[in-house]
Amino acid sequence: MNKKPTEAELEVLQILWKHGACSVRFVNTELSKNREVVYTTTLKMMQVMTEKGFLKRDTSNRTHLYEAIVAETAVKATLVDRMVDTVFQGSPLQLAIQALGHTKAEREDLEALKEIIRKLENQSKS
Amino acid sequence: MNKKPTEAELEVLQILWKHGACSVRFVNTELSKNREVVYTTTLKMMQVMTEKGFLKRDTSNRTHLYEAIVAETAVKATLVDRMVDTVFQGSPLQLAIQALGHTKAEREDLEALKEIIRKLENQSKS
DNA sequence: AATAAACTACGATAAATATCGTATTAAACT
DNA sequence: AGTTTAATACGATATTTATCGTAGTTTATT
Repeated sequence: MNKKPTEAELEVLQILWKHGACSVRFVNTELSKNREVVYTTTLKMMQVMTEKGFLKRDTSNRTHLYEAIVAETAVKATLVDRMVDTVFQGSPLQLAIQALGHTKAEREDLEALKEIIRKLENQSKS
Repeated sequence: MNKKPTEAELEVLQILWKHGACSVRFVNTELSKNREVVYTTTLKMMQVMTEKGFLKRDTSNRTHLYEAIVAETAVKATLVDRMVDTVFQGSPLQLAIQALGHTKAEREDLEALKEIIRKLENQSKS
């Protein structure tokens, strides 16, 4: 993926990742649960996001349907990589440690994390 | 801390955190190692950052010295919290897992991480 | 048919950020 | 003393992002 989405664009992407293809109306309603947004603002943003290559749209019906064409995992990886570079001098572990600093954990997540650590330790032994 | 620094401002902060009080010239030279920046651009940015309350400056000498007055730990925590909220639905562990997905680890970092996990597991037992 | 409702298109503007050029002043050098 | 060097001040502009209003068009309602 080329460019990273802005924070507002990310909000739109999250909705599309969660619900699949959506109308502008639907996305706008979802956004409005958090903050006040005028319909045409959402519309314009989604049009711009389509130009940028984040979304595709189906114009076969009067109500256009938009869908994310950037993968959730890819976008998140890009954002995290960027933060690792700009904030943590290239150390993902420093970011992980920071993130886990003040948190309460859930069991499944902890297991996943331990599995990752096991793999990392095997790498560093080689 | 009130506002989060922009990415360009973060670059300046990193330099000041690392080196303590610096002249504009020094910061500009450091920045120029990565990308092309005109001196007055750096100057202006540091002046703006001072207005925003990120930096303080000592004008007692001709060459002003700027120093960060926001703590590195606080800024990084803010940025990470924000990413956790906007990208990982409030789950720091998901961010940690994402960050560690494709990385090579260093021994000390891994030990620190395991220590954190030990603490988290004790929490979740209670 | 006339009116209202819901949609897209698109330009205008605001707001925040980033960049740079010019003017001015102080220091250092010859 | 005169000239070059190096610094700050500050306005102007570009760029990106976000927001909104108006116009036009299609569909639904009465």
